[in-house]
Amino acid sequence: MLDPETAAPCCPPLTERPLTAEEAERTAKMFKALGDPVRLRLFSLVASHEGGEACVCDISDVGVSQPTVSHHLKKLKEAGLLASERRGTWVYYRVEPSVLAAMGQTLGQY
Amino acid sequence: MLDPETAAPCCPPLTERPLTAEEAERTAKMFKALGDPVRLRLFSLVASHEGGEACVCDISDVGVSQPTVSHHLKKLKEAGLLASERRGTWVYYRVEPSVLAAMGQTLGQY
DNA sequence: CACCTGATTCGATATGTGTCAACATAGACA
DNA sequence: TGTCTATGTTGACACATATCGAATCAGGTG
Repeated sequence: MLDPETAAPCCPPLTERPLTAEEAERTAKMFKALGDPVRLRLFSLVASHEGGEACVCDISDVGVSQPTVSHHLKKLKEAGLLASERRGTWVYYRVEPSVLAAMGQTLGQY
Repeated sequence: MLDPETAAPCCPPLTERPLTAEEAERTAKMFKALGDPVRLRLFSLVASHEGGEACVCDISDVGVSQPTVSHHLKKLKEAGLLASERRGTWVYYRVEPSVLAAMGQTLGQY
């Protein structure tokens, strides 16, 4: 999980000035989380799912075992990209809204 | 190096529909390339350098050895994020312009 | 309670990756 | 040609990570 204090307004556009070591460390975590094909598909499945959230059962069909899916979802949570909530039998994941904006800003688009 | 045919118009926004396995494979490569702090700093150093390009000598001060810098620059080239050109003694790197736009589009911003 | 299903954690393994020292290559210049 | 400087490549190593099967946990339901 990312500290909410440090998560929200991270870093300037890559084209504005060189990133400091600390900024690079933080920003790289987000890109790294999306740098795996399975995680990218899982993230896309959640992000594009109706209602903005999906339970694990909805998105488990990406060609790897269920423990592996769980492992990747955990990584996405630790990177601050997804949030999860258990409601009864199922666990629902949704996209952490501020993150896409932060990454977009890092890429220099507003 | 990325095939120019497949590099330019890659993938739809992550929020539009689930990525296919092939789309995820291609897109993940770009994110993965920026998923290392050293590479992110190198990329930012090039992207923010005056004239849009920088020679290796300008950006080598990121706390790792020169071979390691060379290794990371190669990775960024293979991911299609940077292009290089030798002019006399020095090798200049510049940002591949279409890439930031492609990644921005993937994040759902236009 | 027992049982079933969904989801996570654990343990093990194979593969990938970041790093450096040593070496190789490419231009510039004398 | 030889030498100096700037980059790139190789080989080796430690560490991280993606993956799976098995075990475990959490919530229903009977």
